[in-house]
Amino acid sequence: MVSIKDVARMAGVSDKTVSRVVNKEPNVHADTLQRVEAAIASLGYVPNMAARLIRSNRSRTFGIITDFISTTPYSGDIVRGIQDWANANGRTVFLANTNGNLDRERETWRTFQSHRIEGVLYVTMYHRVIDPEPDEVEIPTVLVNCRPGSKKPYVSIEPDDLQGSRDLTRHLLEKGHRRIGYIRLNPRLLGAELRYEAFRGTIRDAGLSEKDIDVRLGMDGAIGEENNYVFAAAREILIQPDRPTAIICGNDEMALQVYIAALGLGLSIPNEVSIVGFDDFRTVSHAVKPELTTAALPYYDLGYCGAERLERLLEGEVLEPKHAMLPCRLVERGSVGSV
Amino acid sequence: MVSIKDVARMAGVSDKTVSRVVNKEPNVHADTLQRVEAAIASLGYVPNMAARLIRSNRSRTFGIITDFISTTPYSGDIVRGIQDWANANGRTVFLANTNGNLDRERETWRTFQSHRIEGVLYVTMYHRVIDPEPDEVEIPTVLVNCRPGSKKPYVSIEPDDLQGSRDLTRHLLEKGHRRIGYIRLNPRLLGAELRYEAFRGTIRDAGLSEKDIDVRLGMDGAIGEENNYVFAAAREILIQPDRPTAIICGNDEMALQVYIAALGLGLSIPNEVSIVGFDDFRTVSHAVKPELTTAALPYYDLGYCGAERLERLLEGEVLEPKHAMLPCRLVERGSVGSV
DNA sequence: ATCGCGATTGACGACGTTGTCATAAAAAAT
DNA sequence: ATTTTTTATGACAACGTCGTCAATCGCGAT
Repeated sequence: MVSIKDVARMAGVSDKTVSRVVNKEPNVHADTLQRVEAAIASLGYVPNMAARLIRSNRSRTFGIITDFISTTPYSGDIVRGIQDWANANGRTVFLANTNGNLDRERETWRTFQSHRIEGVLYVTMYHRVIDPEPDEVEIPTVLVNCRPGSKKPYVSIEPDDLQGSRDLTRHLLEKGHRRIGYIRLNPRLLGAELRYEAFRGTIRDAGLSEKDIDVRLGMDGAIGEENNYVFAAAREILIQPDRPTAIICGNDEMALQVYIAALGLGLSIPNEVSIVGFDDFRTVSHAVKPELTTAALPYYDLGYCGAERLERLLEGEVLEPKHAMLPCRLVERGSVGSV
Repeated sequence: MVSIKDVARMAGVSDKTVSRVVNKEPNVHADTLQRVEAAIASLGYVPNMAARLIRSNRSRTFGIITDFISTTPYSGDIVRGIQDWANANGRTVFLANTNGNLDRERETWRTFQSHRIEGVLYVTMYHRVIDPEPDEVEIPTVLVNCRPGSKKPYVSIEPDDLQGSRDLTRHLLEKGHRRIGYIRLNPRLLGAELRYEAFRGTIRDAGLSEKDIDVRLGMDGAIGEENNYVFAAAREILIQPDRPTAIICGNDEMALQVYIAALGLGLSIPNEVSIVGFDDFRTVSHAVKPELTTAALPYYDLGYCGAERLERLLEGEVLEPKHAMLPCRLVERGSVGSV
């Protein structure tokens, strides 16, 4: 591997002068500069980050720790967002996923430590409460798409499920819906709690009562091996004579099942029943006809802003608020009609 | 940051002895070993990879270059597969995505070079032909989910679209279907070509003629902003008096639209029409009722095996075949009936 | 007691880079 | 013309680790 010394020899200068050129320091004579640059190009010299790191103790590197990458289809966008920020700001990114294995997580922290990573983005693939286990390692950390439990006061960035659910509910109310069905997410998901809570609050504020809503549990059980009651629940809701005019689904995947159920019963969407989802999984929300009105999870922005927060943390800034929220934008498509 | 010298001082030995302990070299006295290990634990010492790298010139590091992470929902599983292999084999992974930007790609190659990454996994999010642009940088590379164009003879690993499509078609034929509809992927996708080709070949081998099949274009246009004709095409196919008894869809997202179209026409699946997809996007294939019979893209395995191939490449092995194929496993669910 | 041999340990340098300081050359000020 | 300042350059050390080689120690064999 060609080193700074090879370049120096070729350009007939000292290694330090080459270093100056590489780091764009001032006070290098134009002629020298040119000779050195020529040598660099001709030898294909690329500086050795490891050596640089040893001297400066600054790796310009972030690490990403994820749990499962694949439970939620588009959550990889978080990583893309982090990447893009990093790229735009001269940082490189290590990636490690733990598959939820605690030993592996601890090992990952040590590996990151050994690479002298400057900050960690701890990313979960669905919104939840988590306590990272860095063991004895101490690296500045931002939680993305999750919030810290009790153990340590981490900084975090999360989607605003409350606002998203509120907006969806209000949207239906504005369209005149007064009898509304609701199919709940697996209660083990943080989003289940938040979305349901916001739904109930918004319904109450609008003056509707318990009789006006029809709430069913769509899923339960351990993540990855849950029981799925959505299709059956949707049918039950829809075969009632005084069925709701709209159904709010815990997420888009559930909404899809409600579509299938409604169409199977010969109901027209949105004329006879309106449907909204949550998450904006585009393989679903764009593929169903009419396309699905939903609240988009801001995956990409979570990553991008999370990385930005981490940088600010490293600069010693005190982040306020400690737990930032990013809005879940309401995406109006064709699945909601007026009553 | 605590270094090997701090440990040495605390344990009352030389730095070299600590090094021996850290690297599990033999010939260290039991007492010494214990003292050193105690010091390591008490100081929380973690070896500095950068320093190690400088000495040994071996970074034990892979880099991943991806194009877009998010066009295809579960393709992130490729990265997960790579990760898992890396983790099991003592390697750490850098990640960079280029968003399809060529300048960024070239910059990424240099960045990787500067970190003295030992090998690159060049990953595309959908199956296609590509020419990586490493500029002058030379790092051993394996292409994952893509095949090299003309420029350089890269090693690759790809899904076997031909086999998957053949299996799906045969499956329908075995179930007695003799009139089959086919909705094509965007022709710009490599999978479109391969899957369609295998379909036609299999149909021909079975002795069916052109009149027995009904082929429509589902999508075209630039990736990410395509025109979508699937829903309309599905309706056209299904309203014919002598409509096909089964429809093969370019992928699961298209299959979903065919579901919606069929159900909207009051047709029962699979009694009146059978449907198969491709890819096994689980948000779709598990959510539709009946669940979707499809061919699963082996994303995770592509990553895992790709990493393995890269390792073998680094060890100097000559890989045969140069372009490995991984099968697209037929997943039988409920969307196909017998005729 | 002497020798031989393996086990155990440390001194030292090198890896590629950059910070510090010194020196030399050129430009500006006197 | 001399002094001061600025610009340009290099020598050297240091970062943390490990390879090399030499030194010391213990212990059984002679």
